[in-house]
Amino acid sequence: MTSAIELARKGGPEAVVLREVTRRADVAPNAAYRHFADRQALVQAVSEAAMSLLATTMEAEEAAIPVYEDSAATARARLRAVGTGYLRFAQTEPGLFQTAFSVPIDLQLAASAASAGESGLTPFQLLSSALDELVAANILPAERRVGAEFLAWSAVHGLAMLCIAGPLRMLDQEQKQSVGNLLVNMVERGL
Amino acid sequence: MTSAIELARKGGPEAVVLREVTRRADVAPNAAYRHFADRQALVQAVSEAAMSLLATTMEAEEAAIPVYEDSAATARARLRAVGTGYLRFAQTEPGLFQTAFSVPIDLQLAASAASAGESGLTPFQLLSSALDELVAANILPAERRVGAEFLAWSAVHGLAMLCIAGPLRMLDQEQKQSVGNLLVNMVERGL
DNA sequence: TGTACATCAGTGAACGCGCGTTCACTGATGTAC
DNA sequence: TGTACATCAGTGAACGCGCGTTCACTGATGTAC
Repeated sequence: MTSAIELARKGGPEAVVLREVTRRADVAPNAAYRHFADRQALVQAVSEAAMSLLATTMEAEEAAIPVYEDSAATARARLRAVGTGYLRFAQTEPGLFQTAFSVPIDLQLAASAASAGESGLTPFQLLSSALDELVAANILPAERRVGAEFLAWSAVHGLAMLCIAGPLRMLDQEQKQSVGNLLVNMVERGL
Repeated sequence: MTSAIELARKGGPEAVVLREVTRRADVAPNAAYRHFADRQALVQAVSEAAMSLLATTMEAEEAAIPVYEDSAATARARLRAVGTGYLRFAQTEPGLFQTAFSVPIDLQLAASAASAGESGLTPFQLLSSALDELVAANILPAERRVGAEFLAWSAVHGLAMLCIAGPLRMLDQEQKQSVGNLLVNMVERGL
C-alpha cells in the first residue's frame, strides 16, 4: 500500500492510520483487512519498506566513493559512506526513518527479506561488512571488531535522533552535515 | 501530579493519558485543567521532571568517582561518569527517559529551570562542564572542543535508544553494561 | 462451447471505545474591613 | 468579632471525534469439467 508509505513519510509511524490509508486509496476502511491482518501488520510492512529505502540510500553513498589504490583508504571511505548515508536518509526522510525504527527489529531474522537494499543487504549488514573490510585492511584491530557494529550504529543513530526530534533539530542542513562529519570522524578514530 | 510521572515510568509518553492520570488521582477528568492548560502541558511537565531525574542520576555517578591525584584522570573519570549515568538512567527508567525526550528541547532556555538536578545543572550542562574539564586538563585539544557535546551525546543517546526500543533490547543488563563501557571508551578515544 | 464453482478485492453498515475538552456550578478556605 | 468577598480545587454532565475492527454480503475474474 503505497499510500501508507506516503503517510509515514510525513508524520512518522503515528500518522499511518488505517482509516486514513484507506481513504487515500479511495477504498472502504475494512478493505485494508484484505491485505493486512491488522494495523500493526500494516505499520510493520511500512517499517520494512522504510528499512529497505534506508539500505538503498546507504548503498548509493557507497557507490559514490572514488576508487582508491590504497585498500585502507577504500575501507575507511566505505565506513564513512555507510554512516553518511544513514544520516542523509534520516535527514531527508525523517518520517520514514522514525517509522523504520518504530517497530521491534530482529537483527538476523525477519529483517533480512523485505528490509534489504538493492544489494540484498540490510542496513545492519552493510555496516557489518564495512567493518569487516576495515579489519581486512588492518585498520581495525581484530580484538576491537566484536561489538563494533553497535558502537558505530549508536553514534550515528543518536545523532540522527537528536537532529530529527532533539535539540539539534533547528540546525540548518549545512550545520547538521558538518556535525555529521565530525561524528563520523570520531567514530573512525575511536573504534 | 505524581501519578502522571508514575504513568510515564511504565509506558512512556504515550501512557500519560489525561483521563487516566485523573483516575489515579481519584479526581474528575476535568480537574486536571486546574493545574495544566492541556494535555501537552502535562506531558511537558512530566518531561521536565524526568530530565531532572536524569540529571540527578548523572550527578550520583559523578559523586561516586574516587579522588585522583592526577587531574587528567579525574577529568576522564568525570566524562565517563556522565556517560555511564546517562545510560544507567535510560536502562533503569526507560519510560521516563523516553518521556524526557518526547518533547522538543530548547538547549538554553526552558531546559534550565525544572530540568536540573541537585547541582542546578541540566544533563546537557553536566556534559558540557565535563568536557570543559577535559580541555582544562589538556586531554582534549581546544580546537576539538566545539561541538563535542553533540558528538558525545549522540553516541550515548543512540546506544540508549537501541537498548530500549531497538535491536539491542534483548541483551541482558550485563551485556548492555559492557557495550556501554565499550562505547564510552570509543568516545573518550575518538573525541 | 457452455456451465458450475472457487477465489478474492471490495462494500455498507454498524459496534464500542476512550479520548481531550467545555460548560456552569459547588464548597471550602483565607482575607479585608 | 462578625460579615462580605475573592480565590481556587474539584464536580457532574455532556460534546464530538476518529479510531480499529467485525459482520454478512456483492461482483468480477479465472478455472475445471
